[in-house]
Amino acid sequence: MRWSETFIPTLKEAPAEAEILSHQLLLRAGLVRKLAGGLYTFLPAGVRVLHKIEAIVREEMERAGALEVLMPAVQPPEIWQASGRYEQAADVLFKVADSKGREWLLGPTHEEVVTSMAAVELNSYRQLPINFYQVQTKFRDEIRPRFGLMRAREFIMKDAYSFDATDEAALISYQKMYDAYVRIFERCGVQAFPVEADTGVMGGNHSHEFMIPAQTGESEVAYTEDGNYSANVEKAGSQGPLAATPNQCTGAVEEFATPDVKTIEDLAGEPYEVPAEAQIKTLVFIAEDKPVIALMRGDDEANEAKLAVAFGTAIFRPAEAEEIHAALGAHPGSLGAVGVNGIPVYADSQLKQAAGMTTGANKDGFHIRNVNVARDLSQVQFLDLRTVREGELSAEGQPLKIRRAIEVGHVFKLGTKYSEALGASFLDEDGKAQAPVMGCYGLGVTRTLQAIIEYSNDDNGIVWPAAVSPWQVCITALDVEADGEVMQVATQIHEELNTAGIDTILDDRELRPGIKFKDSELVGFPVRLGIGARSLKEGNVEFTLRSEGGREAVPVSEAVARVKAVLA
RNA sequence: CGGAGCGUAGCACAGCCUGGUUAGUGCGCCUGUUUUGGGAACAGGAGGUCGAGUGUUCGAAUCACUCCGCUCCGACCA
Repeated sequence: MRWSETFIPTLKEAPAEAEILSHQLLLRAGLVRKLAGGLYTFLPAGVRVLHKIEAIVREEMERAGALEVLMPAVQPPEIWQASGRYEQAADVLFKVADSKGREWLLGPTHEEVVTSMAAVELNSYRQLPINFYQVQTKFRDEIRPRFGLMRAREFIMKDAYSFDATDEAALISYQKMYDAYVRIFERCGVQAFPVEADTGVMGGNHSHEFMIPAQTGESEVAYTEDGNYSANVEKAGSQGPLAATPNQCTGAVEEFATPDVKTIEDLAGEPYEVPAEAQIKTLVFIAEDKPVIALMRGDDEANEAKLAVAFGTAIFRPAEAEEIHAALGAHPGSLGAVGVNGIPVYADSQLKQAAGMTTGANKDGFHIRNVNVARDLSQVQFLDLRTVREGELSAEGQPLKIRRAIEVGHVFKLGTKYSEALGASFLDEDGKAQAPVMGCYGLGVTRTLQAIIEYSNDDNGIVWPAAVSPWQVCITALDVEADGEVMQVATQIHEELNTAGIDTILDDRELRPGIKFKDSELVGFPVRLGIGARSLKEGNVEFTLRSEGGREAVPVSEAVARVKAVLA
């Protein structure tokens, strides 16, 4: 390809719409353009990267035995009602009406579709295991699209769905996908590490997210430096907070006046001086229209993902002040669970042995002290509800660290939720009907594209890993006179590289060298061959690795071999 | 959905507070001349419903109201 014959509109300045570096570089390098918020056009160079990532994904899916299909983006709402997600996912579902007023959904994911197909097509254990995958455009009515392709309303995702006869077999399918993901990200030239992920309401231990470390990531990961533990903070656990919880107290519960106390900090300060770790924080939520209480140690943060598991539903929200007053008879600031009946109470496990605690009296302006959880609270379920903090010890005794990352993939053992809901079943060896055990495996292709940029760049622009670069080599011709020696050499090397199967772009534009160098660095080609009269006089071309800079004189006759060697 | 900011040429922005010639600057674009190894110089030129609508006014990019869009923070994130 000649640069003058393609379309790579580079920008010297970053458009104001782009906040994070990778988004700016996507625009500046001429890879994408925005149509509207969260909706992007991929320009020729961007499409080439996209296709290269997709090709790697397809190869690894096929290697793992998955079968490519292509399911409709437009889906009937009925299957979503059947799975229960029509309500659950309501705020991200794109709904459209056809000309007859019939409602359709633009699919954010395809569990319902693939399971509907399986319900008809999979009848016998002899057909299992089987894994269908697709590379498809997904739609999600994001509350707030942002960061370019990172959180878009329309994006490309690879999703795979495995069907197995038994739980054990499903774990094998899961492991195959897990291994495939490791290979995919490795081949994309990016460090993506698997972390244990929240499995939500369905429970179980088989879910991993693949994370690319980045300051701008929207996820937080807790890990230990020895590499033995890493988990999304939504899921992460520890041995507990560093400050111990009081557990010795025999005194009777005692009410005391606390005018003006509204927060944990108020009670920790003058004149009460109750340390936060000796307080019980009382949180009230409305879960599926009913109030529930969550108790945390005063200095702990509740973890929403863990709350969802405790409540058995992801549909909950913090209660409004009036709702709280109606349920407990007091306003936030004086809430407690002692003596509460008829409202489910979930407490963080840290509180199980707690004694001598202080908490609200459910009477505005009053608290109670000497609360002994085991003695004074009845009907409490103890669960891990807290968010871990940096420095706490992992189960193996290693200190936890926390860092931000971009989630680019998610593998998940689903169980039989969808197969049961949508009536998929097969006959086992004994002729008995069984629901296939499913797994689902998502990989954000467009998000990965941007995450690679976020991960691999420098002051001059993108630094593409060779496997996904729009072109692997850029020949920068410094004199584009059609029958001049420079273009003759450049054209010949261009042809030889293309013949050797190496994607090469020849920058034949009639521009000053500075612009062409800057552009090649901005777009980020891994290898550049500078060809100009100056070095040609010595019989050389200039060889530059994007990741290292500098320039190395290489004889014309060896240029192709040199490029081949470095890309091998 | 709550909070904040922004919307003027393809891009980045000034002008707005304090209303008044023909709306400006830089980059980019077109033509010409000179340049030619790290985002050239000079000369000429094209390009604007000043986000949209309504209102105030003799007069609105500028003031007011409504709407739309974009960005950020929060909430939310199958």
